[in-house]
Amino acid sequence: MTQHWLFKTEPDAYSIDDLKREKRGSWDGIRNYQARNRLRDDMKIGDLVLIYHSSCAVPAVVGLAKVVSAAKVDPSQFQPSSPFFDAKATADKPRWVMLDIAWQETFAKPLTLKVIKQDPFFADMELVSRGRLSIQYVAAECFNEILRRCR
DNA sequence: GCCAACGTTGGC
DNA sequence: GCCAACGTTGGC
Repeated sequence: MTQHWLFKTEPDAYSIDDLKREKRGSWDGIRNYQARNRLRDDMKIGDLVLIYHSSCAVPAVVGLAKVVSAAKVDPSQFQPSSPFFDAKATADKPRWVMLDIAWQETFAKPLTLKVIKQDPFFADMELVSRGRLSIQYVAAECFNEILRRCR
């Protein structure tokens, strides 16, 4: 069964426009265990992913992507020059994973966090209740309603 | 830039 | 294994 997700990204670092230009990209740099476990254990090829811009002027859901690979070792954990370097990760025991997503769509009408927070329909979203988690589940009904409003 | 929320670390 | 200290996230 296809599941629905929301990935946060800071547009200054990597935006929906960057993903569109590259067509697909590896979602690396996740350094939170719960987010990692979801990437590794719960996500399946074909799952749909809302892309959300955080830490910017207008935080909002801005586009749609699709999971196109299984989880795999995130090489940035081994690179001392990377901001995502983890000295405790080894080739034998890697800690962090990434997966690939492909751009699907950039929304005509991004749905802002402000609107999401104001609407009781979205009250149970992790975006509202667990703001800091970077890989979030999205219930099918919320996902469909977001798509409907953004297009 | 502030600060609340919350995840991680490490001493005990 | 508890919990205080500390670091990070991210909205405002």
